[in-house]
Amino acid sequence: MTTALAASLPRLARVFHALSDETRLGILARLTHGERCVCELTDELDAAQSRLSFHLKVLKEAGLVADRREGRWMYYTLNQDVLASAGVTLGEWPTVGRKCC
Amino acid sequence: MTTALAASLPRLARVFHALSDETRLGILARLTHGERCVCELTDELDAAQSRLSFHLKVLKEAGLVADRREGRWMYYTLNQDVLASAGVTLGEWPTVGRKCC
DNA sequence: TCAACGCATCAACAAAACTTGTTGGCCCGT
DNA sequence: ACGGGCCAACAAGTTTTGTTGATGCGTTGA
Repeated sequence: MTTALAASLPRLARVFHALSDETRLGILARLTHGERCVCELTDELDAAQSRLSFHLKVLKEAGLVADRREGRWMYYTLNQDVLASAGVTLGEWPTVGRKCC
Repeated sequence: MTTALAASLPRLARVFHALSDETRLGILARLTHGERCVCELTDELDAAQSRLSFHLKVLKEAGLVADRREGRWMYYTLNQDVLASAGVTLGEWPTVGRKCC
């Protein structure tokens, strides 16, 4: 194995690990349809806020999402570049209605 | 989220989990160049046999590899279909020399 | 200024994953 | 039949992950 690949393995493993949880995949599925704030995700995914906060942190540290503050809301968006660089193409995930905020 | 996606989430999560470990990525990197027996992998990856056996089991249960017995050797091969169905394309991993068997 | 909201973070616990050493089954050569 | 090589599976111990409830900080609106 070349050093180039060896060097990229930790990053690859981190990205795949971020994708290895159903809750996080659910989050990403929502984000494929655009920006979401945490309160929307807690509502749509019916999950506790601290739980989502934890998973969003994992996704952020893997580079899969970016966040943006607006007033008291934190908005999260998908980072397709990192997904693509890991060779991952998120499938055709259908549109999901937004219920909140 | 549609039921179709919801139903595929566990399988997707399993595949990504199988990809979330450096040792397993190392194994897959070897297998992109063709069939390998466990003894070759232990040699190339400098890992204990029981450790590889464990990781190969994870990969197998996720459907990412298939095994074939030949005499006392077990040969493992990559299953690109499952990778593709998860939207994953393994990058251009350079050829690695074989040292063993 | 104060109460309510949105969110991150922490502590504590439970559960799952990984490593290492060991055991035993299968297969081969003698 | 017997010894040895290849491998899966098990057990025990450690580390990592995920969940839940509590706490705290910054923001907003009254």
